[in-house]
Amino acid sequence: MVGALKSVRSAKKGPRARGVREEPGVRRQAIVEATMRCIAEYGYAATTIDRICEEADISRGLINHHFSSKDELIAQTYKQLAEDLKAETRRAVQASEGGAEARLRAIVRVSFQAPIFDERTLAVWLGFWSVVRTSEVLRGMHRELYASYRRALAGILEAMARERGVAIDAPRAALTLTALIDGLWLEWCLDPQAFSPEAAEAACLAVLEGLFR
Amino acid sequence: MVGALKSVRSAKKGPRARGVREEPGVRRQAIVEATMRCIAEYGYAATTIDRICEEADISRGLINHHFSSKDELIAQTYKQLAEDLKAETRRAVQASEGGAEARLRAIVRVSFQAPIFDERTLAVWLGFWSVVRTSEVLRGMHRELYASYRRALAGILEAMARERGVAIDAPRAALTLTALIDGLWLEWCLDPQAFSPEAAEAACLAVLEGLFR
DNA sequence: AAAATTAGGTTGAACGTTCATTCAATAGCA
DNA sequence: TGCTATTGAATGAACGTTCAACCTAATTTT
Repeated sequence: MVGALKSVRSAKKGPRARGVREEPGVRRQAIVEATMRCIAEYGYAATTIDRICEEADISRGLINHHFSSKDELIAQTYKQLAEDLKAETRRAVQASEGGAEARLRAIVRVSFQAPIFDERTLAVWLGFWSVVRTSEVLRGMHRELYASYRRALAGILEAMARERGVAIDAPRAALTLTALIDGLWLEWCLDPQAFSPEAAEAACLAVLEGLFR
Repeated sequence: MVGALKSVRSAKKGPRARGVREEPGVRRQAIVEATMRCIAEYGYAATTIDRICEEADISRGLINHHFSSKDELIAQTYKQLAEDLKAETRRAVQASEGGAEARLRAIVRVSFQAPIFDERTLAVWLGFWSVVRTSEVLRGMHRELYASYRRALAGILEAMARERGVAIDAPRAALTLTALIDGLWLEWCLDPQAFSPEAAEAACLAVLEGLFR
């Protein structure tokens, strides 16, 4: 869950439990979430194994017990965040009532509201962008994610055009919307005082409206 | 110059000249450009002092003679690239003939043409984004750059609105355009096969047109 | 004009630190 | 008695930085 990013630094220190059986995968999940918090807090470059261990309150050796390497942990973390964002968006779409236009408006709304439109969440997402270019694995996941996102968006845009009885270039419109959202995420993350979430959403909705005229 | 990024790996190896007097600052410039090439080629994380030295064909110690630290070198490199992008855009605007609309179209055009819209150039720019969040110095430069860019854009948008005799929300329109351009840079850089430069420019021009209706 | 001196660019080995990874040892659960 | 989770010290590689020594051009002295 993206919400788990909300800085829940564990307070209790001291000796840790050894050999305690937990639900399978919960430790993995905890490590992944600690990794996200580290990237959000210190940036990607300063996200070391030591820091992740401290954040997750585990010993150094445990990470390589649950993950074959740091690269794999990073890849899993990216995958998790991508799935979180996708799930959050899907949830918003399914909760919307009305036609294609309502679904599109729901997508725009969820993109500029917590937990997605949150400085820490976007910082992690942004931190991964520069790594996507150099990591084979991450690049593959990224392309698949964005391709499917644009495809889904184009489908809804096409449906909205039918609703309104106008013709649009759906692929181009989908490209426009994804780029605009990414750009607003980026710029707000790098300077949250430059504009408000409301302004970002309004700008996005204005462009959406402009696409159908 | 941004164009210097075009991978001009020096071929000649062997012993290097010692103590040769050169124009002041040319070595600094060469190191900065080598840094850009490294970020473009290997990514920000893999841009080490050793690699920069190899790329610039100098010894390891020389960097700390021209720059007080790696951080300063990185900051200088960011500054250089930011100035290059700004200068390239300004050039395009000044070369344009006509009114505010022509100037805006020139800005859009130059944003999606070489040397700016180039995989290596954008990779460096993208590589810096995640660092901007964690470096005090870079963050300051970034905010100043984007604030002035949006301000200038809003001015031209206002002028174009006057030309057409319509009223627009110029600050919001400027925010929209910068975010859209950044988003298209980002997405094309991470997946150049997702869409063509022409499609990106067309999408941007369509949004520009939509802002005035 | 020749020689000596100064100044600053350049080198590469050395240093201390930090990093990811490995592994023998340990603890609890089945 | 296994089996798996967990620890923490050890390892070696890679990192940024420092520094004494070197080299050449420019400047000053003789």
